[in-house]
Amino acid sequence: MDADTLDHETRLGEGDHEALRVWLRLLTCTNLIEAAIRADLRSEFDVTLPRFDLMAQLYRHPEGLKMGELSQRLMVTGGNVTGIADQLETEGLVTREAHALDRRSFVISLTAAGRRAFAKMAARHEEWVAGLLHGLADTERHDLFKLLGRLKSTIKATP
Amino acid sequence: MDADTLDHETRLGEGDHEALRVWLRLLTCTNLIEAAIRADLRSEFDVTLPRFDLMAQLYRHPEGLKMGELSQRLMVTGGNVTGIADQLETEGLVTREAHALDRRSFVISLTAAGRRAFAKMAARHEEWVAGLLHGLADTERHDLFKLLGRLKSTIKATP
DNA sequence: TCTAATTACTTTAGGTCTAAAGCAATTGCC
DNA sequence: GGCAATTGCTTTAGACCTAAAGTAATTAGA
Repeated sequence: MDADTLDHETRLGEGDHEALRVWLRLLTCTNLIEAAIRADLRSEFDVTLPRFDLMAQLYRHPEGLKMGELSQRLMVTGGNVTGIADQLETEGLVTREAHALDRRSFVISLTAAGRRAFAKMAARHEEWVAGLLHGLADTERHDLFKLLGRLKSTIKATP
Repeated sequence: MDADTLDHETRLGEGDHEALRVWLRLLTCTNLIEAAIRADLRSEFDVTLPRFDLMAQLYRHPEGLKMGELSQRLMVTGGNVTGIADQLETEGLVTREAHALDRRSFVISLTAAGRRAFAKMAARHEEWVAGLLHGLADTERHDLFKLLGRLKSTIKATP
């Protein structure tokens, strides 16, 4: 590992638990990828990553999602989803419709314009991510995917 | 994988590139661990994760760091470091001292109170992280660490 | 049928985070 | 020596994010 670069791992000491090492390296990798994607989205589409992520979830569910469902899929609070949805609605990229059976709920979905905008960004986004991981061998990428799956399972199983 | 839980991976489609799958799972794992640590820090020490992280870097470097160095290690902008350092300084946990040679620079370090506060949190923090990864076998954890190292290298090598 | 408890979403107050501009200081080059 | 370019940190404007409170609606149980 290039000792010259500074990131979260620089705070590690010699006797630190390997779990801590894994965590800080995971966090470092996430920050690196996220920073790259944010920069690309901003320079090419003038869009923020949270908005892109919200549109991505709705694109995958053309029938729309409830705000609470969206909040869970985005792993953020309901208040945050409200704020981002407000802006996308103002821009004509999403709509909120009253829920058929529950007047407390809305169904939020992408508009036609939103779908078109997202489709363009999605193609580039996939290229960028693929490019960032291009240096990994197929087996490495697959093994990483599996191990992250194991990690996710154990985290969710932890009380 | 438990298909019932909702997170970033729910936006994946069948034909999506494996790189995208790896990225969304990486992001999901990071969000899960981060959320757990934030909750523990908040309930036990009433401290935010960014402040804890900043103190962690300074704890590792008792001689202090420059603001710009801290910014790099924390992987955030200088403006963000300024804001968090301001608060920790107000609370008497860090000090800023003029740089010996460069009047544009400061050296920021933990105070004695800051070191004591951090030492307490650090012990618990390591327990929490170790607990979250406890479900992984030693070989799994080590393999994950290695693969994340490979990932980090390839990301940094990408233009 | 009525009401307390719970749920779904929004609002509030405040923290984190960014890009870019501002200001002071340093560096490099002519 | 002088000055333009660069650097280090802060400030500004605005986006994202949270916990908790507020409001309306639903549910469960007596």
